[in-house]
Amino acid sequence: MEPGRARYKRVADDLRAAIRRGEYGPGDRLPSQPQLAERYGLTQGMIGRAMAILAAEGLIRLEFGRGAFVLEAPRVSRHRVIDRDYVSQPGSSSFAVEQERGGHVTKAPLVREPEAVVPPPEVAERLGLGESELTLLRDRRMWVDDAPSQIATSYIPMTYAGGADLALPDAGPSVIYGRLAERGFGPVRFTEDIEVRGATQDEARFLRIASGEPVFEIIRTAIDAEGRQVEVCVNILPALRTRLTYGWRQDR
Amino acid sequence: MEPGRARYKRVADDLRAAIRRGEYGPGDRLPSQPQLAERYGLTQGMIGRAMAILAAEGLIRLEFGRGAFVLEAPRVSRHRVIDRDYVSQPGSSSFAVEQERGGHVTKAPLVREPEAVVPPPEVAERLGLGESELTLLRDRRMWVDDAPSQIATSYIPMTYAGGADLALPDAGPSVIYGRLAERGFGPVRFTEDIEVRGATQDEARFLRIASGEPVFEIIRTAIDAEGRQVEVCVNILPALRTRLTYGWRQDR
DNA sequence: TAGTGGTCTAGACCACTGC
DNA sequence: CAGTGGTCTAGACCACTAA
Repeated sequence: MEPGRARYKRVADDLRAAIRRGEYGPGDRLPSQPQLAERYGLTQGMIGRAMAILAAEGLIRLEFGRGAFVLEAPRVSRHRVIDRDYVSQPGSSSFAVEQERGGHVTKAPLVREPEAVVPPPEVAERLGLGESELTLLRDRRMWVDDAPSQIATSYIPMTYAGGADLALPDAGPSVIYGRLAERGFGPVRFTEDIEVRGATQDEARFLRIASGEPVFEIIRTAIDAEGRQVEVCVNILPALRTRLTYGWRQDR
Repeated sequence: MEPGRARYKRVADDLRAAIRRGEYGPGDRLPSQPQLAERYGLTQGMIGRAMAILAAEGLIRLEFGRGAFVLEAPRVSRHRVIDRDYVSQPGSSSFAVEQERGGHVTKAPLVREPEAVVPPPEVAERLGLGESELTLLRDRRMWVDDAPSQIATSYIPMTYAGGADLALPDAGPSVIYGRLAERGFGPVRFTEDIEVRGATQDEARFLRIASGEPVFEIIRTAIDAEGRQVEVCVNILPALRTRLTYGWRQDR
């Protein structure tokens, strides 16, 4: 073990290596904190700190009164197949479709009624809106097989949102995009910006992860044929349990 | 402050909110741990724990003997513009090109001479190789403006690697792909799988982040016109300091 | 040197689980 | 009930920074 490094960190390194070596497999229980305290010559508190590190990395789950368990961490995939040979319709690569292909059941109820709001700055900037310009907000919490999967918040400038029919409770992205297309604002170009940050308390509660655990914040901007930004959608997903996939062709 | 929650976590929540409110701006120094200990009625050790949480989330940087500073965290962008109107050559959307466009200087020296190795399982699987089949490994550590930016490890099955000219020290992806194309293995289809996990000690040392801090692990698979997987490249980037961008067209 | 963050102990108590 | 993880203290000492 590397000297000069804090002892509780070396314990974390040691346990991490043991898990990666397969010494403890998925689902296995690690020795209790008092046991490890004796083995490493540290107090229980310091062992607890070491295990908190591994929990933050998504390697183990600490269960109150039960023990520390190695996670199998089956990652949920989220695909964007960006290939004209594969997809022909804007909505067909959506999350729900991708998930249902694998026999999963999804639901995405609206958290509250769609309403007109001033969007946060990073959204307003992408929509090319000035301060205090309004957008139609659609806030959805999405589930797969009764497990929370992601938070999706969509912003559409009121100019393009028009009538109230975009405010339908069950409309997914494909429906929304279809409605926009009917009005001549059909999106044809997309940009996704992906960042990672710590989860807020609210996000953590819904996604059933620890507050501060890394989440993906994916901001998708939809642009129509005239170059107008017609929608921005912010997706929050648990980063340690998600695999994002992007595929594309690039002929000479 | 929410009751029932650990007090040091509530301190972290409180400070996080203050930073997000702008009460402490980028570059500002937070009060010292003894000062905060008195304010919140906790010991210095507990305040230190609270601050470690914020540091792990990438909100502040703890500097030994100096203090705790709010990070501006300018994210480095990494673009994949997947749009035939934008890119015409496979290599032109590469990381180095994208960075140099902004007046930045990049270098990507080989860590060691290219050599034949048995790839790790997640790579072998993507290449469709059996156990103990060999690949040419190219291991590079990349820099932008004298700051470490990413680790890139490329695997090419020996069948496609052929002669030793792929082992040139300075060859970037565009050169590599060009060589493959000359032999009839030019990649035309790409898949990128994106996951987030804690940094290993080795990765953390090079990227100058804390061990266990979240990193992107991006695995790109390059496929030629015949559907052969000709290369897999594993990229490691600091997730809290990086923005990934993907863009594409999707006409009806 | 004084002030900062970082580590560690010995011991305490709590809340939760499962027998 | 015993065993588990989680929190917290009071105090100590260390390593580093800046004046």
